[in-house]
Amino acid sequence: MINPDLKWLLKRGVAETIVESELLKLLKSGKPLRLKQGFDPSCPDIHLGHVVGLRKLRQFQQLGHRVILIVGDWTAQIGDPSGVSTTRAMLSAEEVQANAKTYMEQFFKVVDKEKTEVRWQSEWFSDFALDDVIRLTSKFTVAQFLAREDFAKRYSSGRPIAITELLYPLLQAYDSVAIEADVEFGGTDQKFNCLVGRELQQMVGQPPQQVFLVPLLVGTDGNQKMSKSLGNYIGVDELPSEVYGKIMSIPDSLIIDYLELVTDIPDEEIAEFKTQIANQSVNPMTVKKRLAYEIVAQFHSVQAAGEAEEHFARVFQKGEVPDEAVVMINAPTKVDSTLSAELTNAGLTKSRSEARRLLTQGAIEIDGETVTEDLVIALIKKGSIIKVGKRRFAKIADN
RNA sequence: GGAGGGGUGCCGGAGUGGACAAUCGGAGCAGACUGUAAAUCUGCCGCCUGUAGGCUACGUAGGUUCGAAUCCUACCCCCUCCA
Repeated sequence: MINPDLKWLLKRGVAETIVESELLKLLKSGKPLRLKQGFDPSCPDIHLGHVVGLRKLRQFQQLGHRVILIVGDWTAQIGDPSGVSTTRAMLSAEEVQANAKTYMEQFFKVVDKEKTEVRWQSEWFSDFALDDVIRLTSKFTVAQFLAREDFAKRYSSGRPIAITELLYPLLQAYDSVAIEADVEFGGTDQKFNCLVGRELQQMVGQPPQQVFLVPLLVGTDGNQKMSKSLGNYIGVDELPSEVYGKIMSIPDSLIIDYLELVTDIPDEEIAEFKTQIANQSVNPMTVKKRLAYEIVAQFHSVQAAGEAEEHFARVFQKGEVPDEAVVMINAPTKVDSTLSAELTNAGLTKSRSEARRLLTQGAIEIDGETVTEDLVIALIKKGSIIKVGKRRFAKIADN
């Protein structure tokens, strides 16, 4: 008999577990497990894509297991070969420290700090000598690595693979040995790295870790995995109204995935949303609003979620002017200063050229009236609201 | 060590002496339509001034020329193959 909670834990929002039967055995043994989660301090911000795995960690913690968070201060120097990576600049010790701090603040928004142990790779790698490196690398063959899909693709298409990139999985694998991980967590793109960990542990006589892979969340563009560099992400640290708005702008096709992967809404309810959307008995937007609300509530508060919802309805659905997030335009320094100049000064447009372009495109309104001429700012009534595009607002100061 | 290929705007990728601020695609922005969804259509998409013009830009530094992203020289960087 499988505990229903356990069954749910291994199913909802999970891409693959290796080896499932063994993981189940471990979970039922009653032993508190050591759950490994690595993090690369070169990109400190946590977005919704990361949250998918972090939520799983928390669920395991609720069953009494312990998270070991590894700060990848060594692997950060290499850059994970998963995905297209250009050579990263080496980070200074201070940068790593700062990034780790930011990361952890966000990390513990989801994961239980009390049941987490933070370990730095440098604890074990700073003492590594060349013979340790040789011993480590001699356990694996090039063929093993070329079997990996992304390496194989790059190799056959003649694209370069840096030797350090081959080292990356080995270092990550060694982390598992160092902390004696029972389970390693990651996105599906981490499969290879995690499996190397299994092998290495076996080679040194440790029981192999189980691998727990979560799906990669598709970003706000609806195509590619969520990532900061692609600009299609929603950060956990963003303002409630931003998070809410970004969720509202995701393609409908993503709604169900997001519900499953980043909210606690029960399976049955999600299934219902799914049929309702399919047979068009509900406007997908309604479901999306629920999703946005849940997510904001999760990272901020129920109150913030309510406010974000209200703000959204007011500004974007009714087209009213938001009372906050309005940039003030104060008295211009020059008498003949123009609208385009002041908008650029205020940071609402990147350049005067852009401002002029927007003017000719009819994207700028003053108090609801479309303006197409680059007016002299002094001629605009004090207190006027200037709207630039869909979501940028400025107000001429009253005095 | 040898042979070859290449460095162009946010990305991909044309262009190989003037008509190139640089075809085209993607991304992005804006307008229409909407549900800040998708799809679609339209426009924009270096900066400054204005709508003529000026400045900066095609790896870096020089040179040839009335004129170069395009030719020459040197240098830097990247890739592939052979050893």
